[in-house]
Amino acid sequence: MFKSVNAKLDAPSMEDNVLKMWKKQDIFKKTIEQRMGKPEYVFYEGPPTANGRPGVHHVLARAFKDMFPRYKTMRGYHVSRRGGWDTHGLPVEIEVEKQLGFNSKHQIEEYGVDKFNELCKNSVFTYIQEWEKLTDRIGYWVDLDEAYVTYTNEYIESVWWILKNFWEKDLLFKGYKIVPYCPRCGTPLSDHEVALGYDDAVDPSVFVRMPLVDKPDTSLLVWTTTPWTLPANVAVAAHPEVEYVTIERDHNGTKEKLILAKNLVEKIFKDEEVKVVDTYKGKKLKGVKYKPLFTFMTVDKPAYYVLLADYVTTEDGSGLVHQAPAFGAEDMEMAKQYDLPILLTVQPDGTFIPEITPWRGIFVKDADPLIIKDLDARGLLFRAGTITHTYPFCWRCKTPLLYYARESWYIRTSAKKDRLVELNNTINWVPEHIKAGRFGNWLENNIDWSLSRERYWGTPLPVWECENSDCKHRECMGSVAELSEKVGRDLTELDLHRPHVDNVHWKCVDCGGKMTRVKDLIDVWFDSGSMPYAQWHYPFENQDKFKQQFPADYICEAVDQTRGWFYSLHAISTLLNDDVSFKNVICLGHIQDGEGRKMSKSLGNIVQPWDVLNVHGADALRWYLYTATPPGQERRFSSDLVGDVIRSFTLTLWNVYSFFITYANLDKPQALTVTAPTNDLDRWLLSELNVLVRDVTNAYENYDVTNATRPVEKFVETLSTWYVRRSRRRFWKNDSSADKQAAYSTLYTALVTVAKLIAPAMPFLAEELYQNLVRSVDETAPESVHLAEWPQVMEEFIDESLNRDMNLVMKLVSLGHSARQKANRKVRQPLASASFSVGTTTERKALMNNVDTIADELNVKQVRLLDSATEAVSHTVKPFSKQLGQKYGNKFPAIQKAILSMNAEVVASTLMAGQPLEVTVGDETFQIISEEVEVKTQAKSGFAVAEDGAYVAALVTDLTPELIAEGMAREFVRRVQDLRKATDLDVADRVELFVEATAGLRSAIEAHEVYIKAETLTTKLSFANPPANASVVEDEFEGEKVKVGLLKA
RNA sequence: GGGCUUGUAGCUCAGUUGGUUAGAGCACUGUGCUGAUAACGCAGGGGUCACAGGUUCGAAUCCUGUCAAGCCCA
Repeated sequence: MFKSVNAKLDAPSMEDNVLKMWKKQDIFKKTIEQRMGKPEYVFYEGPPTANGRPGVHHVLARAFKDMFPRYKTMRGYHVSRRGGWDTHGLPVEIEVEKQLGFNSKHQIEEYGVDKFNELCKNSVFTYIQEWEKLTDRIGYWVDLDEAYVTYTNEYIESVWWILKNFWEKDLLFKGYKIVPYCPRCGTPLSDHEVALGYDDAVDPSVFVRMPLVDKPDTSLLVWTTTPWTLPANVAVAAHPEVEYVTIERDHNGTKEKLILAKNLVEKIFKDEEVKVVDTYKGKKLKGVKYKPLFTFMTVDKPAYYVLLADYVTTEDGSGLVHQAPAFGAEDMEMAKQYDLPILLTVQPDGTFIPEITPWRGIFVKDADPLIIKDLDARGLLFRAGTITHTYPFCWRCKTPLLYYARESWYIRTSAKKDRLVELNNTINWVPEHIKAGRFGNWLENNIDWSLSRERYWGTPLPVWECENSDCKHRECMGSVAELSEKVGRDLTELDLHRPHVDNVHWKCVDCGGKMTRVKDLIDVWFDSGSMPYAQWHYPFENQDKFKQQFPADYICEAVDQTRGWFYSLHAISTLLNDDVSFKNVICLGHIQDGEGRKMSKSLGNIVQPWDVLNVHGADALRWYLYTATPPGQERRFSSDLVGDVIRSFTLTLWNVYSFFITYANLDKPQALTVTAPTNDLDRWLLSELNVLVRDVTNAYENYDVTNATRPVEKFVETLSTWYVRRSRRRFWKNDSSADKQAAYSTLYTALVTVAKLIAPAMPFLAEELYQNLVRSVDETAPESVHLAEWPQVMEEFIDESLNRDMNLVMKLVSLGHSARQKANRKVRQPLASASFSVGTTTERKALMNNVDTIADELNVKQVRLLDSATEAVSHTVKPFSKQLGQKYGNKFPAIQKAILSMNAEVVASTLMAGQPLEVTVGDETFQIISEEVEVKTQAKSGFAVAEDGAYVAALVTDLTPELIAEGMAREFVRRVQDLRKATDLDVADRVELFVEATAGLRSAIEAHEVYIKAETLTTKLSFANPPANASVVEDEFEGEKVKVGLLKA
């Protein structure tokens, strides 16, 4: 009836078979098709790039992505899960540059942008087969056949449409951006590239005087490590709250006054005696004018005064920061805020412009000493030295990077800041702190999105500009049709990438000049953030599809995407249609190695997913990722940690499953559905099972992965170590009683339900269990567990008090074992009685309802309550600090002391009689009730005792000859069972026994012959020398000797 | 420099609105049990709850500061 099950599980090969079955029966497609017309559950795949190999961190994200579509499918939703690939951008270009041995943009231009981009396009899917293979193997169901690809013309056209929309709303504009720039390579560097090139550098450390306009004998003392930026100086920044001083000192025989931060005086002047003539807050300096150091450039706006900025520190320098907006991001921000002029004194190749006459054409770093000399000659230099600090260099050519103002296109996201924040507040973030924290903060401090990139392989910015520098008329194209109309020919076949699109021109409507596309591409994050629209070529096609699939119910990526994809999705949908693009998001922490270090090539500690998959399988890997830590946390990862999952969870479940199959195939139980359970164990298990279904379902609904998985582990453990252990005999019984049927149907229900509950998390094991448990007996059942319905909570089965009672029973049994151990009485030796003390009346009842279970577990003849009336007991009392503390506050310590100083027996008897206890402290009297004091009962003597809190187990350990004989019979059974096992008999095989034993043991065996024969499935037991062909064991215990021979009957 | 997160046993993690004796699993040791089990039960060792202050009758928990780690930004 059921397929027989190997008790040993080979997870990888089991999973392989499941994969084959899914493929053969096209299950994934069916999970989508069979839910057609059902409510839509929308999942967006954040597109990965396939020009690199997938690693463990991709498995992490994909495992979490996979869970909810599977869950929602089982809940009856239609979940199409379209894959996607991110195909543009610098990483692709860099790979191609490496291939070609290039290290600069010049080389690309010389080589030909068309050929270069062709190579980029071809390299985009270098590793797609590895991606597909891994995706398949880990059971991530995503539609890769229909995946959207960001480099297609359709995708780009949708992106253009969005940009045009922004253009029309005046949200797309041109401005300056400070970028880390390599003057040799002639290109700005990405943050990632900058991070590659930090190194120690020795730079000038220069203090200069900037004399005040109104008081020429007083100067601002200003510090810089980049003297070459001084000709571009337009202002000086002071911190509003920092204390500044004016000091007086001797200088070449005269007195001079200098202004600087108070707590830097000592550092700068060291032993020199200076006189502080004034002290004030930085904000007093606001607007103070100074004479410019250089006047090469004319300024068209107010400049050369002190402004206030919070980022000024007094760690280094003088507390007065020189502002050159063209060469510092913070400076540029201040320039925007104060409307300062921006002096571009340096050319893209890193040399001074002609206007800087003394140093024209000189590389700025080489000009540093010359500038210092010039300042010194004019008496403006206060001090020049050097400083060693970390500074970024170009990772390709080691040239020191300049921070440099470049023209750049922006999206005016700051205009919609409030809306970005408001809409974010409607999104469910997991973990929750990201919403107001990392992401919310980022939105609160929103700055305009720097959109353009001076590169080759990406979505071109669809803005055309008149080449006539007096005209500069600009137009933004929102579709291919619009562009075609402009030029008067059909451009449908045009490749929208560079350089082809750059060759499209038309006549300027204003001046008749030539309209040419600006050279920039757009940020790849704009590509991926456009996917809700662009994946459908919206609005040019699929308007209904878009409406149906927007916004996403669920997305999931790692935490580094807060500023990446999460932001680009959110910003674009907010600006475009004033809506969120996702409702729920899980934000994953990063993966570290087994020691908690981050995985990196240089450390050589990268774990390859295949190494884990081939050994432990995908389910164990997935389960580990779900259960190890909450999703937002970093998680340690190693093959061994995944292996623990197999041992602690998978095998436990598998063994219960194989136990069920083994006996069910022997017994062929009639019905497998549960109706109204009568057996307490069954009732309890079904109660726990439905609590589990309830809790796991709630967790899934709340995107709480940890609580959707961990409780299943706990349940399976209890199922194995309590339910099955306690029920074993019910399965062994040689009949087909109703009780046995009930045991089968209960265990069956538990296993099938667990299979469904783990289906989203462990899709393979769930399928394996389901196919055998369900499909092999019911051909009408859904073809796959992933097509099955999610289990319903059957509230009528939930009985919380029953669950509490069983917990108590386990607790008392545990105490009983503990007492046994203390008395050094092994469990095979029956004892006369176990007595217990429990806390409440309900618990007393629960104990009495379960005396049989407890007696059996502890191997005692009698189970009862310790009774103060009949037993020799004593009591101790312990005031509950929580109750008393909350009630009496700071009087609690005195009350506690008073209670403890009273006679414990008196206190106990008063409280147990339900009387309030009168406690006097000083001249106050308090009425203490029984709920406020724990009363512990203890056995005085004649018992082996174990206790925990209010719970006490006391065993009578005296042995009678009858008890000893029974113990010996059990010892004997144990030997026979071992022999059966060693002889490799089947569980149901009958045997014949031949026994030689010393007198005491022999009489014990004779006395318990019926029991022994039943336990060991013995048809005939004779006291005789075993025949030659029998399996034989000899042993000695309790001073008796035995020789047993066994033959299969 | 700023923001966010984390810090509890050798390891992986729990720890409810503050309650006096801080838990579980793994690993280790001892012992017991077992015809589903690669298991399981009981016991033991192992903790200045990162550190320092503060609030409180009482702090792993609340507040302030410090340190360390990770991520993002500058």
